[in-house]
Amino acid sequence: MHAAFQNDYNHSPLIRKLESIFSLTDDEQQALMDLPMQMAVIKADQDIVREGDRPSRCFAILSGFTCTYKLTGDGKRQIVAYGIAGDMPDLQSLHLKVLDMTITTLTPCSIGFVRHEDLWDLCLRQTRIAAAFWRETLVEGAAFREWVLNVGRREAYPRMAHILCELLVRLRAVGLVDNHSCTLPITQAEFADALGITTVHANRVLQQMRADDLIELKGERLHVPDWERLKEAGDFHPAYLHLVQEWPTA
Amino acid sequence: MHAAFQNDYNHSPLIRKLESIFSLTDDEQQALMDLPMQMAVIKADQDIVREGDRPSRCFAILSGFTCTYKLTGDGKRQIVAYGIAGDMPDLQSLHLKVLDMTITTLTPCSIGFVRHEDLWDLCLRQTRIAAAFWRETLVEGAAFREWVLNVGRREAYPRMAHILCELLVRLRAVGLVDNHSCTLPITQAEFADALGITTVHANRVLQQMRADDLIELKGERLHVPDWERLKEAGDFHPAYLHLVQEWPTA
DNA sequence: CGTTTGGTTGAAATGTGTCAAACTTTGTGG
DNA sequence: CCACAAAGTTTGACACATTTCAACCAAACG
Repeated sequence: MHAAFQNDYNHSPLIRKLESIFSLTDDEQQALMDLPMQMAVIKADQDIVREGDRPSRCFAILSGFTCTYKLTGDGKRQIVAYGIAGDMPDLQSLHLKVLDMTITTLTPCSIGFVRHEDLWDLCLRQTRIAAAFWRETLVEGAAFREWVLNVGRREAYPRMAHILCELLVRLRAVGLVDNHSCTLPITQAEFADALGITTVHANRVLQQMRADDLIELKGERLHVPDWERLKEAGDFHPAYLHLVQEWPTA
Repeated sequence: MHAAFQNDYNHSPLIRKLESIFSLTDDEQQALMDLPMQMAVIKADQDIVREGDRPSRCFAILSGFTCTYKLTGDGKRQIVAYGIAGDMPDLQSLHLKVLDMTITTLTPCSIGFVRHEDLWDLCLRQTRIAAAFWRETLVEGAAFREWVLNVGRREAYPRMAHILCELLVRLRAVGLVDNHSCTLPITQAEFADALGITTVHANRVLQQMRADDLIELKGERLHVPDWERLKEAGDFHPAYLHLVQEWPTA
């Protein structure tokens, strides 16, 4: 495998993401391809960046799952976002010097690091790409708002259903869902931390959802027999994800 | 009062906000002053923009309080942010066509509307201002993350203390706090909706906080006799607000 | 094949919700 | 400026969702 193809392959999750917003010109595509990116493979359960860090670079997730979390003073963890292929969960560090959250790998991840200076350079040269990056951080923000609602105003059961819906829609958008099934390498403890409940309760809710034939979840494999029912159970309306194309009803 | 002064007065909360991040050049100041802004005074309890809207303009809060909220399918409300002077709570509409939240006035507000086209124009001409706006939306996002943590992992009492701390620090940053006191025109029901609890419980928590001499709260007036104790009760660390200057310890 | 990690279970404790009523303050029109 | 309505706050008793703690089981793994 020669360098050019390698390069193309590694930048593709980013390019695919931006393409889903608007069509890139040849110029823009080239600018993205030329963006210096340092590749790394990171094992599971490793912090990529930590709260308090002052990063000099951002990263894109090329494959694998991450989570972004914060801790209370007494050590309780709240996951505030999951990261999947194509995401740039710390894009904010381009503007905010000190990180206010920690990002960890949930699975082995392939990561592309981009230096801030190179990213700034790209943004100044390619205004539409800068706008697209800005937009990305806004979509992230919209998801945070929905999570506040989810954690604040929904009971554990619909809360779990909602987060499963979000994951499915986002995974589908990057081609990681087949026939309403996907790989979900997230433990019950990790779900609990995302929902603001205990592991025990997360377990009970999942069992109930299985009993209700809402999901089939075994190990890392999730299958959704009836998408409409799951959406309804989770009070899920994907508008907040600001995807161009929604999940097809058929 | 002639037009120029009027103009100056109305733009000043915005300019002050940007100045708190970096010093504006004369050119940048002028560009901001020239930004066409349509002023409006809006009564209390009026929606400024609604979920589902496709705004053609953004707005800045020049004075007054707003809240941003979302509803569940069965009508439960979750406030996800408060807006105060200098904030631009729907800046995101510049990039995201359909609004995913509603913004309401809590008090009479004076609002400055700016058309998207004029804002785009400004951003393309003044790159540093565009960056500052982008940064603003990122700080907002950081606050959402903290709210997820607050609602997900803190009990009602520290949760309330935390939100009071946030409001105090932000109000102080725009000069609305005197001697650890401020006007807080937020009802207990509105606090409840921001904390994900019921009005009854919000009331009980506030009473407990008064009994603990953590706050003096009567009508719209809040006084904090011991800032350090309140911060500790709320597990509050203002780093996530990404202000340049923090609350002085003295 | 033992050890670790993740999942499951039960019983008791508790934070918060619910409901319904009364009280207080604020605003307003007569 | 009073009277009344509306909005906001406070109270009590009870219900319930979720936590806590502690143990056990199952699967993954070196």
